[in-house]
Amino acid sequence: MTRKPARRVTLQDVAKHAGVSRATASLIVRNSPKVAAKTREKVLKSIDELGYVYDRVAANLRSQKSSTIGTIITDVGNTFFSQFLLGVHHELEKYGYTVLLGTTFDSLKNQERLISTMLENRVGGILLCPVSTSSTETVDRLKTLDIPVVVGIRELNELTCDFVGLNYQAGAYLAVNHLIQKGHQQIAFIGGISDSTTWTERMEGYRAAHEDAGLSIDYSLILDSAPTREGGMEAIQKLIQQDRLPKAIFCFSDLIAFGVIIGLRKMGITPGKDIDIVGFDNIPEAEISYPPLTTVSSFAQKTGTAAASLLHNRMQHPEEQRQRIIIEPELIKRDAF
Amino acid sequence: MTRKPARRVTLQDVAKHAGVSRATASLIVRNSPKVAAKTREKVLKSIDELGYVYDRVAANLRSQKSSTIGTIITDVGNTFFSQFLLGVHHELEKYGYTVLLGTTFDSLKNQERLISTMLENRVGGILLCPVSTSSTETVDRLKTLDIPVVVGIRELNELTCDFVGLNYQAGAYLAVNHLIQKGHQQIAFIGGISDSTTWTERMEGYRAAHEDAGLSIDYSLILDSAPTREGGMEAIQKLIQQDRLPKAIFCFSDLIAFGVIIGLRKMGITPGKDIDIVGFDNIPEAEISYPPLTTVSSFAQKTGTAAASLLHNRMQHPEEQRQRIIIEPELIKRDAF
DNA sequence: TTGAAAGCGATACCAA
DNA sequence: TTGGTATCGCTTTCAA
Repeated sequence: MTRKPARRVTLQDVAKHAGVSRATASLIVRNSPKVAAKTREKVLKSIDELGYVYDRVAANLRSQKSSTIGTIITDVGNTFFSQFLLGVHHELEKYGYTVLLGTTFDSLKNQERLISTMLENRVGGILLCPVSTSSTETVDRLKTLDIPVVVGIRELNELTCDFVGLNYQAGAYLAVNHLIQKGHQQIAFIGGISDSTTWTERMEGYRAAHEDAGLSIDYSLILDSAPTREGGMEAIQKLIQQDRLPKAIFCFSDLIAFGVIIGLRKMGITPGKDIDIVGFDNIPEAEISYPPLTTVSSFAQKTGTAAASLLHNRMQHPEEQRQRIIIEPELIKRDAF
Repeated sequence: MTRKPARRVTLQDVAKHAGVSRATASLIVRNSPKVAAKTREKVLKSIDELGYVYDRVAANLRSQKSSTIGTIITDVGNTFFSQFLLGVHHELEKYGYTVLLGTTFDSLKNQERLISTMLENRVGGILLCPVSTSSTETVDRLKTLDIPVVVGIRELNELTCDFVGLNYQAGAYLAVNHLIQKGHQQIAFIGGISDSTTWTERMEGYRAAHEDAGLSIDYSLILDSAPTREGGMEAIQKLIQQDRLPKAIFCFSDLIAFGVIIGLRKMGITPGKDIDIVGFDNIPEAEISYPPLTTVSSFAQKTGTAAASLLHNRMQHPEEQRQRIIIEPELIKRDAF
């Protein structure tokens, strides 16, 4: 896991080559104004000639600073998270941070390991999208850490730190209400891990939409699953086998919706014609899928940008009051071609 | 861009607390076997009580090693690259490396800056997916670097280092030949940056397929573009405006294909019915798009895994002969629903 | 098996 | 403005 490169050209070498002291050379690489133009030029020339590469690691060690940010997400292969990451990158780049990336694949063990890795690597801050099974231990650990942390997407109970997330309840309400307005009275809720807050909040929106419309909920139409396409496919097949398939389905995420679409098709049912489906997230695929997927936009990229910006802000002002940014979702209606 | 955290608990503190020397404590955190079980236990207890966090950065500085890998890709928002990154992550994780991520957005300036950043951060190796305009300067710079580099996806002329890529020519041949077999004689080639090797190689496959079928090429049907959905959309609209739209289109990438599909639809043309389209990459979206996209699989994730594995190998054996891994593509036929 | 001292490559601080 | 010296937190080397 490690490797020994050849000897680096050090600032010492540069200083010697230019005939100045190490301290002076250091000032120059840091763009300090208090150094004579002539000296600077001399040193810059030496840097160039020797092919000197600044050692940020050594500098950070000495100055007790950090220019890297640990970003922990669930899965780069999931478009929602890659869009989120895109936003994070765009924002952090502005401030000159470098991103150390970790992916948990929704495993608590991986999450704990990654947090350790980030700390061992002296990151200046952590952007954490917690796994669905995050325990209070994770929370306690983060609490005792003296490092800025911003939690994204999934909130951790009892953890009072900055948070950026989505109003899942409002999103679910929009989606389910849309189906109700289309005349549906029986609406399934498919997918997602039911003991995560991202699920319970959607459930609350699902419930509220039913209540406001004076409809009762058929709990046999609510099936959770792994938050993947495969999970969605399996869940819908179970529903079909039990012969309880309704005419409308609200899916936990677009990914789940695609699984549902594939599952339906496998069973000879035509999604979009026989059945109305609404997703959640508005990942780019939703725009070109068939049938075109009506969904709730969770603005993944924007969420990433907000989270990164919040982290940066927290790093500058550790004492400011914690913030909680909730992005409001939007219903994206897509009609059949 | 930096921040000063509170004082860290050091190995020194641990040693003092446990009543041993720093050196002994160091041996223990590195799992050295040559330390008495009793001493180890004592120290581990102190570590726990003090909440000690290993400082990998300081350790790497001292031992002249590195446990991070710089990964430079074009765009996380592009599914091809996020799949590639997924493969890279899966593989590097096995060996305990941490990934420092950089995205160029296909800008040479960003690429140069990111390479510098990676070097300044003492990465143990670099995985570079070069931008399309990579100059010989980039090549020269990499050559003089005494650090393992694996180039991915797009090969750099004159650079003799490990490379992992795809047989674009064979892929393009598969795609174009498929269209020819379906009876088309006029096939457009849309999208991509025409002075990149990834384009010229596809062009070569396009040409070869025509030649083998005894067809001549209509060069007015070849339009390059930015390698994005927007690029594809603009290119196809140009073709339509010039009234030169053929019945078959080979697209540089799936992303381009989706742009083309959207562009066609905007102009009132129904892709899949009026026109045959073939993409390139087989990104996950292709499976659920409408019309279902026939495409050439470039096995993005597998390519990432291979690249990461090659880099690891190179770091272990710097003197081994360079390798060139070319993944063979596959035609994925998808029929209309 | 353990400990003392030097050093990785930079910055901080103070004196000149 | 420049230079000398201590130091960041760890590993290495050598002696005990």
